[in-house]
Amino acid sequence: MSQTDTKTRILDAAEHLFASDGFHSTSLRAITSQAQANLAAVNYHFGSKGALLQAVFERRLLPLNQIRRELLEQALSNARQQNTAPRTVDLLRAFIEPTLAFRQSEPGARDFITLVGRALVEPDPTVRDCFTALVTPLFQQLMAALRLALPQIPPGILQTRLQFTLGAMGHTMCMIGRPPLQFPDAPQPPSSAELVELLIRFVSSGLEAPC
Amino acid sequence: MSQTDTKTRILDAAEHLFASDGFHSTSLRAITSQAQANLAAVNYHFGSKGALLQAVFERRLLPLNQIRRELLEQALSNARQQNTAPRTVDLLRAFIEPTLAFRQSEPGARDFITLVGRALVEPDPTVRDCFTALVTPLFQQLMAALRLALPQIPPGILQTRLQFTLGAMGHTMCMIGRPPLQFPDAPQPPSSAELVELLIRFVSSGLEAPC
DNA sequence: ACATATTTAAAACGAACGTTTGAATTATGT
DNA sequence: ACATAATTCAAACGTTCGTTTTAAATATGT
Repeated sequence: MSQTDTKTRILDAAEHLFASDGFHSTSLRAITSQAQANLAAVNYHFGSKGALLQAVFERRLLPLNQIRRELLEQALSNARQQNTAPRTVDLLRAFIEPTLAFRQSEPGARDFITLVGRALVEPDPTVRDCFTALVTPLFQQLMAALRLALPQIPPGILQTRLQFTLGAMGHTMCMIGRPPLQFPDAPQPPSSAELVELLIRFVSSGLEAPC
Repeated sequence: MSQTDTKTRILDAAEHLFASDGFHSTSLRAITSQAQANLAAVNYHFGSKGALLQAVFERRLLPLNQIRRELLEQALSNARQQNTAPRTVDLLRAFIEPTLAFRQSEPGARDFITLVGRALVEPDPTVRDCFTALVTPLFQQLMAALRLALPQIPPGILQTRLQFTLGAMGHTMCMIGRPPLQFPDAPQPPSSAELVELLIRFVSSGLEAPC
């Protein structure tokens, strides 16, 4: 076995190329070439291109969602202990902040975040479904927690606002690390940590707004 | 010439299929088949697949952005007349509301909105660039107007918050009219008009939040 | 009406794709 | 060491893609 085995090298290359070029525009030949592996290695190790994408998602998302789930439950138990409703910003932070920490943890993680942001609006069900299946349970947990934090907001409206939140998050995750297209005259792009704080401030204000 | 000429039928079919399946996953054969035209008609009338996409964007976006620009300038001139700063919600409404009116004006418009929402995070520069070129000027105009409405927000932060706004808008435009994936137990999906009001409320709260 | 330009049509082009095959190679277990 | 399993490799498969070509059909202008 080499320093990093073929399977991992393929996952890394696929993660990078799927993120920068998209799923359909990335060929298995480009992936195996960058991974210094044989073309057939993808079908040997993963079965198909779609199964490779699923593996790319699962490798990162299973541990990441586990952390988010723990932080979410911790915020809920803290509130329960103090006999208060959980705070919106704490719930959002549990959901958003691990993404940043993960992003800075390893080089390939940057690409993965882009990939996730794009999966939300992916037209192909093959791509979108294998992603939503991984995040829907956690997302519903967040929704349930937010209903405790914001009991004055009707559930239907809260749900819609959570979709807005998801959109802002996803778009941010996609655009982070790319040249700012809309405003070439950016005064100074915020750091990742600042960006997370700005995002939490933005969406918590939107979620908490009186009806 | 038939009731609707070939060029228009191709534009309609391309709009629908690009929106539902994505640019790369839609073949010219699928488009010309649905348009009841010959395969070569696309290259004859438009030159290439990419040029067809550009035509799809321009047909809708040029008139739509014209309306948005007029409403934006109208809100600004109203404020000037009253010697007050423009209101954030008015500026946002000028930008968001025409999208809804347009969406309800003709059947194919629904598809187009989905297409626009997706173009924001499109990995392929061919697709994204020909879209951003059409909206960037208007977007910078909105940014300039918002700086008048929110002078207390530092420009850099306002810019970042406007990116969040764009994300929430784009995601909403993508998801509108699709089965709500995240929450199968939706109490009652909001109408398009309600959705616009909820979106404006959400993003204006986020934009106006104290730093 | 006829000459001209425009549009449609069928067929084929070369390229790139995901996948499969079968042999060669390498690692594993006894 | 040897038999066996796991992995790598080059090559080819069949399909689909965007585009081009060439001829037929249709509309246009005088």
